[in-house]
Amino acid sequence: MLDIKLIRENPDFVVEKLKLRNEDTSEILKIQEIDKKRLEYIKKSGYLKEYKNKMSDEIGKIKAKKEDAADKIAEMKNVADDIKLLDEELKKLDLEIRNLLYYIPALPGENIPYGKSPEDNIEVRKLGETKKFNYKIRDHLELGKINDIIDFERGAKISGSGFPLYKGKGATLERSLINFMLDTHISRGYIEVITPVLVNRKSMEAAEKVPKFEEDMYRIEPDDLFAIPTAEVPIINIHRNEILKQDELPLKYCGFTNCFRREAGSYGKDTKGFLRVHQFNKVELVTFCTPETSCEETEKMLNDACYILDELKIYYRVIELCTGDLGFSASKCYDIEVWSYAENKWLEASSVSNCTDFQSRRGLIRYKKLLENRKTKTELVHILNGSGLATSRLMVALLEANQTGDGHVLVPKVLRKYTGFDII
RNA sequence: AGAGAGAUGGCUGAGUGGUUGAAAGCGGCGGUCUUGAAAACCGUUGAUGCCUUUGGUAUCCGGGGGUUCGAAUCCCUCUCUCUCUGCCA
Repeated sequence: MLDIKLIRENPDFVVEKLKLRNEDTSEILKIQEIDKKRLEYIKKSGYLKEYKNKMSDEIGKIKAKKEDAADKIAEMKNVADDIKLLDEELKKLDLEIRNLLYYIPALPGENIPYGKSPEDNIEVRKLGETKKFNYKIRDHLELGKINDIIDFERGAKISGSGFPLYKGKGATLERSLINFMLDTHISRGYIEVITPVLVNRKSMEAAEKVPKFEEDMYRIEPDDLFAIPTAEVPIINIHRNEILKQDELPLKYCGFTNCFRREAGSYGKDTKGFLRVHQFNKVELVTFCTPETSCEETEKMLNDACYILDELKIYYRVIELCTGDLGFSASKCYDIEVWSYAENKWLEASSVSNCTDFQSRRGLIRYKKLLENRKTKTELVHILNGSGLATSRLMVALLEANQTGDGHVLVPKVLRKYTGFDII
């Protein structure tokens, strides 16, 4: 969530930034009005409470002397009622503001390319090699079928469409990819975690997935738990409501989880095979760092994700999202897209976002900042998340790019010690 | 799932109605001593909001509600943790 103080003190700046995202900014005005009222109530209630505290103290002293304080107690009864009414109003205003604030996205960072749609995103890098095939290539569905390594039909029988079943060498390849990615990230300074994949509402709120995106989430009704759409959610919440030490930052985690997305509203789009699924596997990267370092940490994380594709020898590109295409919580975002030879298009395999303090404010994740005069200040950390990477679309690119003329698939060299076989 | 116990600051842990925002210890930070370090000693050390900001004030003792002039302390409720029993990978 945004800082109410920023809206209070610098509303024009906020509106200007939100306009870059093509956001409706009328809510900001509403928030300002309610906030003004709220501050008045806070003051009034504060004064009354100060009086109450003083008088209660006096009553205590009078009673200690065994004297009569009936008239004072009678007066304070009324004051207590007034305070109660004020605080009830205050609570209502607070809730009103929060309910508006929860739907306002993060402000785009500085120097983010302006744009209205994905067409305005900017290609930053293109790496790897394109391949030339002198035979007719098969798409990942066909390759999955003829090698009996991915079975979408039976997955659908078990759960519904979009729940893939990996079999035989397909399952081994998937597991190998995950292990390879984890090992690589661990060796580059990330702490591995295995997290819960069902999380409570508070965790979803801190990650800014709820209430705005509640419809996109699988939810376990009787317990009010959510199936995570990404490991970003549980990993961020490792430190919810905590104050970290400055010298333990940057704190970097990596973790593999299954991810679950209802993909409500996207039916009929990219429905083929792995292109859009309800359950997929992903190794996630999360960094907690100081505001001063979040920009350079974003670049580092991007490199960490790219490194995986370099090693796998996959052809990919990096694009920087324009202001209009930024995700709800992100101030800056890079997407990594892998090339699909069969679909003849780029597929998003990773997204590396700097969410600055947008999530840490909601989840109260802070650190003790050391100041020059030996004092300390508690400040919100910046949180970055990135996929490193999701396997489903990577699998599309990998199978297609490494296919042989007779429908087999060569295993990338770096994976062979994990798979134990060279070819599928 | 049943029975019981508990939740207090970075940590351990005192505190059962009125200078307790909270003893004590540990840890952290600063200093004295020392060639340096350790030890010892001294000092210091929570968060958040609001305001007329070298300060004042309010709120916060798991969450929410209640009783009271006044609640960490009493009552209700929820959540979580631990112990025992049951069940189970």
